[in-house]
Amino acid sequence: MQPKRNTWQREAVRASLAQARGFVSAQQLHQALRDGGSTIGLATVYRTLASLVETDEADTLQSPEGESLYRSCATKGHHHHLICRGCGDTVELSANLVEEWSQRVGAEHGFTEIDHVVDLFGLCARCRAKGDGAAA
Amino acid sequence: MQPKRNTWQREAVRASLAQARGFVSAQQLHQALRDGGSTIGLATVYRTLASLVETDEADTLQSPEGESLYRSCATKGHHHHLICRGCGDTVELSANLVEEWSQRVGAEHGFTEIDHVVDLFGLCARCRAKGDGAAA
DNA sequence: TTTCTAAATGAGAACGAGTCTCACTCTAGC
DNA sequence: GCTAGAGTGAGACTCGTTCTCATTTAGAAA
Repeated sequence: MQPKRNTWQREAVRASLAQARGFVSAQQLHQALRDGGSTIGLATVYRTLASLVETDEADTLQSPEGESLYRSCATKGHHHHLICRGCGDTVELSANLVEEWSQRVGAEHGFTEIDHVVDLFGLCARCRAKGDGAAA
Repeated sequence: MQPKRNTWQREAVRASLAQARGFVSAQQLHQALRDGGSTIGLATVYRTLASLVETDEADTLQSPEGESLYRSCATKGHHHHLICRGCGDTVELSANLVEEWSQRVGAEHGFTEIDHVVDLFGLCARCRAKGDGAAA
C-alpha cells in the first residue's frame, strides 16, 4: 500500500534509487544509504521499495540468483529491460512485437490473461571494450 | 556435474519430475517423494535437480516469488514456456521471433552476448472454465 | 504553537529457500 | 565378496526477505 505520510526515509530511498544507473538490490541500496551517513533501517528500505513498485515509481525484477532488484524507471507503464551483466546499466525497451506475440501464442493454446516476463541480459559496448565479462 | 553412478534416489527424482504436469519446486518434489514413502533427503533432491538441469534433462526457471522451479521438458535445446498460473500446466514454445528480436534490439543498443528470459504466464482453458484464478 | 494519534520506523527475531559439511551407505569395478 | 570412493541424509549454516513490537514522528486538530 502506498504510505499516507511523507518521511525523509522514503525520500532518501527514492533519491538513492534514482541516482543508481541500473538495477540494484535492496541490500545494496541500504548499504549505500548507510554509507552516506543515513540511519535508515533495512526493513524500511524493503517496505519503501515495495510501495514504490506498487505505485509504479519503480520496477522490479529477479536477478538470475533470485535476488529482487529495483530500478527507478523513466518509462511509466509496461516495458522491458536490456541489462548489462557487466555494469548493470539498463536500457528500457518497449516491445509491441513481444506483446503481440505473447497474446497470440497464448490464444493459440487457449490461454487467457497472459502475462509475461521478458528481460534481456548482455554486455554493453563499454564493458565489452574493457573486456569485462562479469565484474561490476 | 553429472553423476557417475545410478542410484534409486536419482531415478525417483527423475520419475517424480516426469509425472508432474508443470513446473514444480525442489521442496514440492521432496515433499511428494516423502509423501510417497521415500526417505530421500532434501539436499539430494537439490543436487539431483541441478545435475538434471546440467545435462538438459530438466528445465529451470524462477517463479515470480523467486523460487526455482523445475520441469522435465520434452523439447531439448533452447525454448520458452507458457505456464498456467492456475494448474501449472505448461506448453513448450519455440520462438524464433523472440530470438531474433532480442538479438536485434541488443545490437541496436551496442550490446553483445545477448541472453534472455522469456516466459508467459496465463490461465488455461480448463482453469478458466473452473473460474479458477489462483489455486493449484 | 501545542497536542494527539496512528502511520511509519528500526532493531533484531523469525522465516524460508538453498548450500555445505561430514559421517555413513551403497554402487560398481575388481 | 571386497573395496574405494561417489553419493546420500541430517541438520547446521547462509543469506535475502518478512514480521514483531516498542518507539518515533508526520500531520491534522485544537
